[in-house]
Amino acid sequence: MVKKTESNFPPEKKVIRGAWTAEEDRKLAEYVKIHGDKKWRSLPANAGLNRCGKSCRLRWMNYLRPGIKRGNISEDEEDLIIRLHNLIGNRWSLIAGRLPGRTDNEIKNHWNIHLSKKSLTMNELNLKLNHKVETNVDCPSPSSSAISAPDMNWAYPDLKLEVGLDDSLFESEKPWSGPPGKDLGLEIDGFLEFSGGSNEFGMGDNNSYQMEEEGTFQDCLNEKLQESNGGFVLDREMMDSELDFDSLVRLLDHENDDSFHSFCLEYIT
DNA sequence: AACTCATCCAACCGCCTTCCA
DNA sequence: TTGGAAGGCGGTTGGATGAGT
Repeated sequence: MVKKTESNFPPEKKVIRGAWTAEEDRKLAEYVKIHGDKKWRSLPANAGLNRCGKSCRLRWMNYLRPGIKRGNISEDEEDLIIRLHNLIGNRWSLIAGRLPGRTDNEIKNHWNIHLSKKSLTMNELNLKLNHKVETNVDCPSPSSSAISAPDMNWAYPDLKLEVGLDDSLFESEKPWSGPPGKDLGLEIDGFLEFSGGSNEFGMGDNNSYQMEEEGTFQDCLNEKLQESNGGFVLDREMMDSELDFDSLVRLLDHENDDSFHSFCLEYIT
């Protein structure tokens, strides 16, 4: 059987590969400016380029498109990338969507080169925390720690820690289209604060949740789910349903728990 | 100066999803 | 409902560049 490849962007005759020249960039930018960034298949011929449509699209999306931010990725951006990656994994386009001006390719490269080495597992983080507690050092700053919620195993619940979620992560362009009544209106602050004997999980400006007994992050959320009787999952206006479900499952560390999957899906669908 | 090695990042590749006739 | 076209995504590659010897 002949494997079908590149059916969507078949190679035009005498296709050039490799680095783009300034002249090619100019032609592409000029063409897209007039005709828009669609119809990539026919674009090369129309624009006078000996490139495949796919290559043109990539060049435009990653380099020529207006608003592309070039230059070093800031610490804040890095922090956001790490936290998003811990939350949703290698979904670069989703991550890029939260970083204006950055492309998925750029973030992917940056992650592979710089951040993948920095990212810590929760166990590694706990080891560091344990050391810090023993030596009376201040709590870790959120920006310096990549925290993976599913791996939570709090060795020192009196430490104040940021879990790695905040409102800005979920500023989705997609409006929530789920059923009414399931629009639960909860903003996930993303802060799990352990201080003293009580655990507070910040649920947004109007919805702070206190838990008297000692417990874990997932205890807090589970209890909130129960007491709200269907009135709480995540902020539907902020997230698309796929991310919502993934996030919740990952947050609650129930990735292999079928009954919990069903439970979540009842809210989401 | 010449060579090797490591790093970076633009570009490529193949697969998957969505769209539409 | 179906199949091809188009668009999108994530993994990988390879050339350019800089540091080290």
